[in-house]
Amino acid sequence: MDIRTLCLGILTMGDATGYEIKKTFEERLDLIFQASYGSIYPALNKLTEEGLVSCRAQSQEKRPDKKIYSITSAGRYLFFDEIMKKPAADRFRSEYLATLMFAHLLPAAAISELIDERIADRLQKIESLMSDCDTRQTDREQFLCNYGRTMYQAEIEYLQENRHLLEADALLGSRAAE
Amino acid sequence: MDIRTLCLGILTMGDATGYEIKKTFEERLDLIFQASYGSIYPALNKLTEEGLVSCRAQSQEKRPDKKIYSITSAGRYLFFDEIMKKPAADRFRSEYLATLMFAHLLPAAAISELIDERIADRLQKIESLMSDCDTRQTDREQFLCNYGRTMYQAEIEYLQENRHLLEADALLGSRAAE
DNA sequence: TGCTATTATATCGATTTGATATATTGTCCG
DNA sequence: CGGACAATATATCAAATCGATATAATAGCA
Repeated sequence: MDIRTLCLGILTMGDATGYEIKKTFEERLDLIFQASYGSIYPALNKLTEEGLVSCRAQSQEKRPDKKIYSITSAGRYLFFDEIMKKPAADRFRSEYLATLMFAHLLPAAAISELIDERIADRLQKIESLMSDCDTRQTDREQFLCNYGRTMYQAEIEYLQENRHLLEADALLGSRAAE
Repeated sequence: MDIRTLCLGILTMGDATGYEIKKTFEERLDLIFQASYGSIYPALNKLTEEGLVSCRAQSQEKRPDKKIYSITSAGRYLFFDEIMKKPAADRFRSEYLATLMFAHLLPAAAISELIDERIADRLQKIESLMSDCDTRQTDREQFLCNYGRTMYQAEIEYLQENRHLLEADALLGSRAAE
């Protein structure tokens, strides 16, 4: 499942412009799938060429034309086929954790600060998900929203209980440097 | 922090060939950062050009030459600068969860199967981390290893407790289709 | 009046993935 | 003994994707 396919999926929920599709990624899928204009617009062009979506232009008086995309029945069939396939493995990349793997090269204060900031960030994310969750209509969106909260909460607890492993390491390092 | 920088980081732990760097990514960083040959070899070439690593070729009798890379002092300084920077946000992409966001289009049996398989996969990952954890030398690697176990465990529990949200949705769908 | 946010399009270089190619050695299984 | 496969080692390439940037009008706020 690539971004092209997911654009198709978003269009099963109703017609939309490229801009609106981007907003949907940000507001409803940000936890699990990100997409930039640089991938969305080319995706929509390709889908149009292939007859999987259709596009009607709505001219606006003083703004650039809106291009409103609709999924075709061929598009619906293809999307259905795609979600029946076994999904590829998650891709996760964390500069934050990669940095911590070199904690022995960092001053002790920097490590503590990194962890404090991470916890604060996670708390803030949980809070913003809390308010979001209530406004979610479908059970699926509730499910995703609570999934995010659960994972962030687990991370916070892990950091609080295990930060000493990294911080002790750093103390040794700075003592050795004396 | 890009793959180029992380190659530099791996070389702070000792000289290595491109092949060995790839193995390090797989064996010690797979949970948080993946890299393919297609990014590692070009990264090493660029680092060499820039004088951040040096390269000596070790000719072998019947195999292709080994190119052994060492970090230079300029490289060490640069890497230190890099890890002192604020790390960029995590990037996470899950085709699995994206598929679940369209659970209403799937047959009920397919949803249950997806969830069962995910739980089995996570259990298996935990098990393989368990045996790995013991062989980890540094506290930092123990920290990462247990981080992975904790997150996978939290996911399993969440799925077990909340799968009904998606499965109930599907039942409604199939009843409506009757 | 000027600043920023929102709506809307789109492109482009740089990064990265995933597949593929090449070549030799070692190991396992029947 | 032969065949298949895994491991060691290099490298490239098309395709996907990111992140930044450009353009342009309106709305709202200070």
